Amino acid sequence: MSLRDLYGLLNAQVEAGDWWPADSDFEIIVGAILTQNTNWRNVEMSLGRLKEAGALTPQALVEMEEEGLQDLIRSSGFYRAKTTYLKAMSRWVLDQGDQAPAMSTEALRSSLLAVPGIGGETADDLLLYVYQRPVFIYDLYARRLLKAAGFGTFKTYDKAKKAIDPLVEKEGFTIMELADFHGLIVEAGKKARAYGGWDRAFEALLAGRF
DNA sequence: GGCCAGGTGTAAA
DNA sequence: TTTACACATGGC
Repeated sequence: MSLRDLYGLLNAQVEAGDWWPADSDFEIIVGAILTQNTNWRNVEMSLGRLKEAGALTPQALVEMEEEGLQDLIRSSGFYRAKTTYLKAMSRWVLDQGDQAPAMSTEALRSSLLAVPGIGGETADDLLLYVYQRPVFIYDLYARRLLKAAGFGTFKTYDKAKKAIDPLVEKEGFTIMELADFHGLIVEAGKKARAYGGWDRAFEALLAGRF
């Protein structure tokens, strides 16, 4: 089983739809932070309130009172921590965002990781969906799927990345495929619960009856 | 009513 | 370097 086999199975049996819909890059950035360990439904409510308030720009977020921002994103949970993260990331966008397109993927990833609240997965979300870099996203769903498919057991994001990135490169995935792949995995992950876990879900996937 | 969602940071072992 | 824990809301 190759990663491309896995991609083919998902592509044939999962409806990804319009993955990560957003009106702007900054909306993707805000959504990526708000969705950390949080249901997307809760994030949509926050994004809606931010839009209503005209606050979906880095300038607005750095200038806003902490309490005001906390209130707008309350539905996404961890709202005090995420307020700090959003302000830090907004500051980064204002200070360094212009340089991002010219940076190497490695340098850009390091720069993002230095922002409080941006860990491996969020950095890769942004690399892929905002900065158009070819990266595979090893979120919890992806790691469970990779385990069920026999690629190995990875406790952390970085261990999965270190082990699987060489395969991603070797199999030559395009940016669009990787963006699609992540969406398919997350959609499949939501559905996997109905199967009682990824092992059973993967069986169905293999059998073509997912 | 318990579980968990499109993780990250910090501090102890 | 690994593990444990805090962070918090809302839907099923």
